[in-house]
Amino acid sequence: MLEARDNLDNVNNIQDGEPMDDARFRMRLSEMKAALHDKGVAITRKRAKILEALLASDRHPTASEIHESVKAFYPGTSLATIYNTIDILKETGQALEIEFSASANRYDGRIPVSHPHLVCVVCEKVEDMDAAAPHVPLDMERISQATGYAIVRLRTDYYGTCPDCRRQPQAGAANAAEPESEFA
Amino acid sequence: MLEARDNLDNVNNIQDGEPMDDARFRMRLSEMKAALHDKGVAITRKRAKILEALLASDRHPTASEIHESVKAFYPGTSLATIYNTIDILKETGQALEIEFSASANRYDGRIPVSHPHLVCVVCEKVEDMDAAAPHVPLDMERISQATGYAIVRLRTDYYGTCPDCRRQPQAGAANAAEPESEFA
DNA sequence: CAAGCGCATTAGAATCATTCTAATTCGTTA
DNA sequence: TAACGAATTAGAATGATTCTAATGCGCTTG
Repeated sequence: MLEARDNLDNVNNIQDGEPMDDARFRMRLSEMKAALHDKGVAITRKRAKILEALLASDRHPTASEIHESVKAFYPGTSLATIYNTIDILKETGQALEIEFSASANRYDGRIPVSHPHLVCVVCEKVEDMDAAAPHVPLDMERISQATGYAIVRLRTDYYGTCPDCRRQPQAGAANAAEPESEFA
Repeated sequence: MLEARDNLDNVNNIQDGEPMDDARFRMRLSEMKAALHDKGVAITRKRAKILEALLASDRHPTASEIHESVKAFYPGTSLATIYNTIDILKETGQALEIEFSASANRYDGRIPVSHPHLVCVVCEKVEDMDAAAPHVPLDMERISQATGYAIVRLRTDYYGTCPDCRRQPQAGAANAAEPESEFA
């Protein structure tokens, strides 16, 4: 578990364009709904779509991207509703907010606990780096003891140019505009 | 170098309120000025004050905090000048931007290369976690190879409540308002 | 000293994600 | 059907950052 270097070959960032497999998608969706339900939060049709949009996207969508997806089904939907629902998801620990000041925040509903991300500085997509990756965050307990902080969250992002963008140096942020795939 | 757990006792976050020692301050200041000069950037009096404010603060100041400091000496200074100078520092690799979407970005001129930070979720201060800390980021070369990304930067933040804020549960973000100390 | 050049600086407008507000709608239950 | 609370809405407000176009300042050259 600490042999970081030797684990390196296991790095397995979730491949671009690879949708969540169907069984996992459904399972995670139920899980999220159950968590909300347990908190007494109603699962409205719009909220259900928001959850689906969050899970379906493999880009770690922004609020605005989720909004676009949901509007395809419910045209009248307001951005405020997206933010409201995201807030609830954050509060219940069902979604992880990945903050960016230069551009919009992105959200991870697939793996809602801290884990390393790969951030493309060109197209701005965010990929998960597999949990088995070599990042080796030391456990928070020990960091807490050593620093005096009550650590609650760890953020680790690797910034770089993704393989797609390296291939097309000209295209610039072309990939960024790629419309989000619809739900499973 | 990989014995993360065993190194843990070395964790040594720079103490709150501990100003940079004078020799290091001067050295780093010259270094920054030299770097700018080499790029053909004029070191005006205002710019010099901005560098000093950046180095003197032990809180990783925001643009606005730097602005306040500089205004004490040059009242007419515009925020735009602060941002302009920060941009130059970022471009020349002399300052590290620590992005926050919920609040203002903070800047690190003391250690301008990627290193772990401790972020207090109450008072929002940001401390450095010593380079010898147990974070053990694997080297970027290997991550690049494993992921296909051309990694250029690593961000690691530990979020939690700092010792001061743990002691004063009531005070809330009182510490956040603490006026920035003036220069050395 | 005067003229002119170019970077530095400025105030204020513009942008953009996010949050807030107050009003409206919806779903359910009495 | 009436009424209640939660969900949703449009649009305003906020706040950090960026942009723009005008002005100022320091320096060099004649």
